[in-house]
Amino acid sequence: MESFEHIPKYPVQTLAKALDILHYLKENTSTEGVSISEISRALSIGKSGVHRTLDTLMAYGFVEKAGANSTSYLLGWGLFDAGNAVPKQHTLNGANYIPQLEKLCNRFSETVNMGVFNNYETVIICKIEPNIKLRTNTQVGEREPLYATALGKLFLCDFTTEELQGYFENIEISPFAANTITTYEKMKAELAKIRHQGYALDNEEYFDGMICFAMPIKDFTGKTVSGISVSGPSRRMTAEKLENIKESLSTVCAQLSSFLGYNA
Amino acid sequence: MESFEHIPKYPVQTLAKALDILHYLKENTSTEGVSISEISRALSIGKSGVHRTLDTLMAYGFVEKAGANSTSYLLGWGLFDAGNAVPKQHTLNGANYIPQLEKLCNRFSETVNMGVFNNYETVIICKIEPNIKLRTNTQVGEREPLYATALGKLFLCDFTTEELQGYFENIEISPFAANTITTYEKMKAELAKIRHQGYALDNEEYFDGMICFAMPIKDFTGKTVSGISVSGPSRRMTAEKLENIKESLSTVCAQLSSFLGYNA
DNA sequence: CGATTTGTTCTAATATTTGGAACGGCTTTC
DNA sequence: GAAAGCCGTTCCAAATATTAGAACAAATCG
Repeated sequence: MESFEHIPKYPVQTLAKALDILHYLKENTSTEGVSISEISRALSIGKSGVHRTLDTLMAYGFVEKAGANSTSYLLGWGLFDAGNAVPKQHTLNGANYIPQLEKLCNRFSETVNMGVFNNYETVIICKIEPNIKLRTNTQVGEREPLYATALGKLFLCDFTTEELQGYFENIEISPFAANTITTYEKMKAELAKIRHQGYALDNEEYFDGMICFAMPIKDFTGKTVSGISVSGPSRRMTAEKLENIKESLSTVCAQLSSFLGYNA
Repeated sequence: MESFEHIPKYPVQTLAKALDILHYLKENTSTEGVSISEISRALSIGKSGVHRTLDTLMAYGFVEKAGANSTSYLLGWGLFDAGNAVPKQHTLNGANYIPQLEKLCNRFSETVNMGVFNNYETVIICKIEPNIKLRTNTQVGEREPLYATALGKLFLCDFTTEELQGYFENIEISPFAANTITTYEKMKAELAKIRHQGYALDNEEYFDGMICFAMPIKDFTGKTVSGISVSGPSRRMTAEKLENIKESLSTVCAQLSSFLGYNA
């Protein structure tokens, strides 16, 4: 499974280290920042190297000192800035389709998500939330595993048998919720069903008590490049409601697919 | 003016080049991507180096090929992902204060922006828009010059005379709109006025026909770390409305400032 | 107050990046 | 239809930049 992830033939090791540091910083959730020594230990990079790398990243605003007199580092607003430029360069950029997504959200009073496939995960690129207290808690920019979500399973439908097998061999599987599909065999059957139905259902596979309905957006090659999902607590997601969601979603997804050159 | 921008003492040149490439890619606005040769020419980096760097960046999802068979590159969703992790690490993260900002937006039916100071520019970290056709067109993640906006002038208020002078010497000044302040002398007077008033007004200084009202959020050191602005077309921004905005904003900003430990 | 641990700086040894050249594929041009 | 040009990719040896480790002062901890 060579396409499982992109492995550069001639990696720039210095850059790779910097990106590892950036990734490590990203995992940090506090506002206190991370110290040079901690990074050095965690990634087995010499202190001086970490220091110089952070210094350079700081010059570009990709990291910042955690405070005026702090020696710890946080991700910087320059990175935020750069990240926000990404959607503008992609045809599927979410922001363009906010009206349609809002309409869906308003009609069903449930959270609407739009996600793209990237590096064998789903990246949420747009989210519209209803004004209801109880709601799903995904966030824009968040990554979700393919195997545990409705959107993700849509992307898995494009995998060949070998790719799917490779995926299950390389990924660490966690049972997020009651019905998470954790084996290759079960997923194979599930995907066959999804391909036949034309939609995917996450029936308490990612969050307990949460159901998510998703349909694919395909480009001119027929590849599923994105998808839209509607998710909510299972007691609100009745069979009738799901049927209505299916109708609405299929219209919107067909629209966007044809916009990308897809011929049904 | 040594603090004008951070210049690393021991730069990691390889990393700096990669970040330059990333920056160049960011400037691209099309969905077609940028070719290796173009980058090589624009930044005077050898083709092979650009190639290897992009390969490494691609492994981390920071860049992507523009299409299945394309040899051009775009910013990747991995960068989007990383960028969206930034606000979570900052106390001032906008997302936390959406309710307050929405209230402001609803009350005045104008765009509300929240921005932070970063690398001598303003970065918009949160934006709430009213459902009105005519509205300002800033975007989240966008950078704005300090000298031409209400939020920016708030940050300039913290500059010493030397720093302000250095700023005007190092920055390229463009007259964005009719009333853009383009000279050090005029800005000095303007800042004195702002410090006295406690708020900043952008009276058609950034976009013609647009007025923006902003107030500062300060941390425990008294430094202006962020600000909130309300902006709209000048004919809607009457004196009376501005007075009301001032009242509302001062309440919210005082709240957030005290949350950061500021004692008025 | 001593003992760690921190960030920072320096240096020499090393391993890395670098740019140029070469190759094949593709498009453009004559 | 041939040739010239430009593209991305690969390879190599020369040269440069990175590295690890030690040394230092400052801060933190017990």
